[in-house]
Amino acid sequence: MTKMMNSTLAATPLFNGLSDQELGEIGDIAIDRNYKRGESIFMEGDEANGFYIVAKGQVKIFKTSIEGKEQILHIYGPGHLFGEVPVFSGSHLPANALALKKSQILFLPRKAFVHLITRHPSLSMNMLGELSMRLRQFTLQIENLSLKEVPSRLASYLIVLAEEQKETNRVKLTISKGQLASLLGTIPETLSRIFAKMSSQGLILVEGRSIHLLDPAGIEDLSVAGKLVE
Amino acid sequence: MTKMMNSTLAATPLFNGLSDQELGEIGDIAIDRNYKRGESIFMEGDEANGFYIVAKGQVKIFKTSIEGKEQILHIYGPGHLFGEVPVFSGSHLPANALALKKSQILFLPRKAFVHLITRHPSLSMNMLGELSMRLRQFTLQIENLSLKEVPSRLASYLIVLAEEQKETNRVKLTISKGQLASLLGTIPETLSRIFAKMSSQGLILVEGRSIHLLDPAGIEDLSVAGKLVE
DNA sequence: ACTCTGCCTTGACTTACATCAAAATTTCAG
DNA sequence: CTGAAATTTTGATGTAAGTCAAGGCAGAGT
Repeated sequence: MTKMMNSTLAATPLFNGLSDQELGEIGDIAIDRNYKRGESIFMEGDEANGFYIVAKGQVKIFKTSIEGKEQILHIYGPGHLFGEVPVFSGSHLPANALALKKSQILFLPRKAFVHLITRHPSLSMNMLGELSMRLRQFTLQIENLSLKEVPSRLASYLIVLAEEQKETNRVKLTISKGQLASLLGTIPETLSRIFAKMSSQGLILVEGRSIHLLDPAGIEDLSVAGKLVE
Repeated sequence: MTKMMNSTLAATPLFNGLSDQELGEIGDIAIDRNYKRGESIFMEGDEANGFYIVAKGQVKIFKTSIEGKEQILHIYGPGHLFGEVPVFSGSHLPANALALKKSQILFLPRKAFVHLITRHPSLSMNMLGELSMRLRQFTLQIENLSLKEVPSRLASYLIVLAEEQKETNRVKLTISKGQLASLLGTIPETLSRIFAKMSSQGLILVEGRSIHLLDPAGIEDLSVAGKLVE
C-alpha cells in the first residue's frame, strides 16, 4: 500500500467512518492503475471482477448508439467509485468508461471486497448509500431527458454546478461543451444555439468555459418551467 | 405476522437464502397496507421512514412535469420492493408511487430494517443486488430515451415482455397502452401510430392487449438499429 | 509569427414527435 | 342491454431539435 492510496481511501465517501485498521485492509487489496487521456478503462458488456475508484484525474461513464451518438451517464473525479454494478448483480458491465484526463485509478477486486463487506456492516451501509445516491441521480437524468427541453436541462446543470462550486453568479465548466452536450442528451450544435439564445436574453454571459449567471432567478425559472421564451 | 405476509416474504428475491427464523424476524417488523386502484402510495419529496414490498396488485413509480406529462420509471408486481432509496441516502423520496390495481403492500420501517441488515450480511448483499439491478435497468432506460427512437423502444419492450412471458410469437400487455406510452417516454397518439406502422409492415399484429410477433427477427433488428423503414 | 488541429459556432434544411381536435372503439355500471 | 366514461385511433398542423455543410477561433508545436 502506498501513501497515495491511503490518502485517497480516506478521502473516499465510501470509506467514511472506517478505522485506520480497516482502511489498511482495503489498501492491501487495492490495485493501482494508470490511464492516459482518452484511454478506455472498460467497455459495455465486459466481464468484471471488481470495481474502481478515481484517485486522480477524471473519467466518463457513457453509452453509445449504433449510429455513434453518445450519452454520458456520469463524469467522475477523485473519490468517486464506478463500475460496481457487476460486483453485486450479473457479471457484465452496463456501460463504457474512459479517462477524460490522465488518471490514476484504484481497482478493488470483487472477492476480497465482498469478503470485507460481510465483516464490516458500516462498509455495506456506505455502499448501499452510494448506490442509492446513484439511483437518485438517474431518476433526475430520466426526468430531464423525458420531461424537460434542452434549455431547461442546461439551466438545471448550471444550477447544480453553481452549488458544487459554491458560487452564485459565475461557474466554470469542468468539461468541454461537446462533452456537456452529450451529458445533456443533445449535440454540440444544439447546445451552442441554446447558449447563444440564453445569452441574448440576458440570462447568462459566456466567456469560454466560464459562464456568468446574470439572472439566477430567471435560470431557476427556466430549469423548472421548461420553456425558453422567444 | 399473517400467513399471507409470510408467503409473500418467502417469495421476495430480497429475502432469498434467509432462514425461517430470519424471515420471521422480518415478518415481525412488517406492516400491512391496502390501496385501491388509482390511490397514491407516496409522492415525490415526501419524507420516508421505511420501504415497501408489493404483496398483491401492481404499482407504478413515476415522475411528472409541470405541464402534466408523466414518465413512468417502473411498474412493479408481487415480490418487488420500492421506495427504498431514502432508507440509505437522504430522507425524501425521488418519485411518486401509485397503485394501478387494488393492491396489498408491506411496509418495512427503516430503523428495524437497518438493524436487521447490519446483523445479517446475506440480507445486505441481497439488497445491494437489488439496487444494482435497478441501476442496470435505469441505464437501459436512459439509453432508450436518449439514443433510440420510439419504434425501437417499443420493439425492445416487446422483446423483454416476450422473455418474461416465455413466449416467442405472442405477448400480452400487462398495462394499458396509455401507460405504456408513458413508460416509453412518449404519448398515446404517437404510440398508436407506431403500432399501426409496425402492423402495416407485417412486424406485428395487434388485437387489443394481445400482440402477435409476426417477425421476431425484424423486431429484434428494429430494437437495435433504431429506424423504422417507410 | 504561422500553420495545424481540435473545438465551437452559424446557417439552411429535414424530421420525429408533440399538440390540438374529433371520431371510433372498448369498458363497465346500472 | 344500454348509455356514459374511458381508452384508443386518426387527421391536420406545429415545433424542438437533429443533420449536413461551411466557417471561425483558439491553443499547441515548430
